[in-house]
Amino acid sequence: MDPILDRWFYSRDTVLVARDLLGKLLVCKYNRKLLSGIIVETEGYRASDDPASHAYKGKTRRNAPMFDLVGYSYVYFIYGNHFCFNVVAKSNDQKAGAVLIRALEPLDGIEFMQKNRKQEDLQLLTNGPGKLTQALGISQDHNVLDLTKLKKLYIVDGILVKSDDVVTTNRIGIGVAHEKQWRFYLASNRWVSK
DNA sequence: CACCCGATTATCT
DNA sequence: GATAATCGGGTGT
Repeated sequence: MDPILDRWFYSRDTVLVARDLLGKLLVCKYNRKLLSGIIVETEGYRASDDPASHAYKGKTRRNAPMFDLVGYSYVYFIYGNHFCFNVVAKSNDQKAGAVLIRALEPLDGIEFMQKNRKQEDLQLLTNGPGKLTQALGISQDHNVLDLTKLKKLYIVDGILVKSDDVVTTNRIGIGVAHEKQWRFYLASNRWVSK
């Protein structure tokens, strides 16, 4: 098995970690099944320098993991319907930070993902932040789990990413900080959102 | 307790 | 492309 990403990996600048998570493998154990996918799209969210971040105005009950728990999951509920899965990552000089996982290329347990999503079409299975959490069965129960341990949810090394395959753009679905180029995706991959 | 709104998605036209 | 769905968090009264 590929080596699991350790605490050090996540203890770096949020935007750098967002870039480096491309090509890694997200694994989720679901009803004794193993569901996984290759991370093909991410976005970085920081703290007081980032008006688009949950952590912008300081620590609250919801966003507390972003401040304290490097290498842990941060899952939140949005628009009354969807869960978004984030990885807490930041350097010591940042107060908070997390990487939103926006899309996966489905790998293991595809038939269970199709069942979870009520969606047969592979193309539409995990090509968005709310879609991939539904496919993997990620909900509020998966908030604040240590991703550096081989338990319910973790991330391991995956495929080699060529630097000229990485596209950098502004983030999606936010009304502020459009100038920040903190979204990354693999140009050659079909599962990128939108 | 009332109000506003969001790191989205599916389903229209 | 436009919009309804849907509900918990955050804020202020």
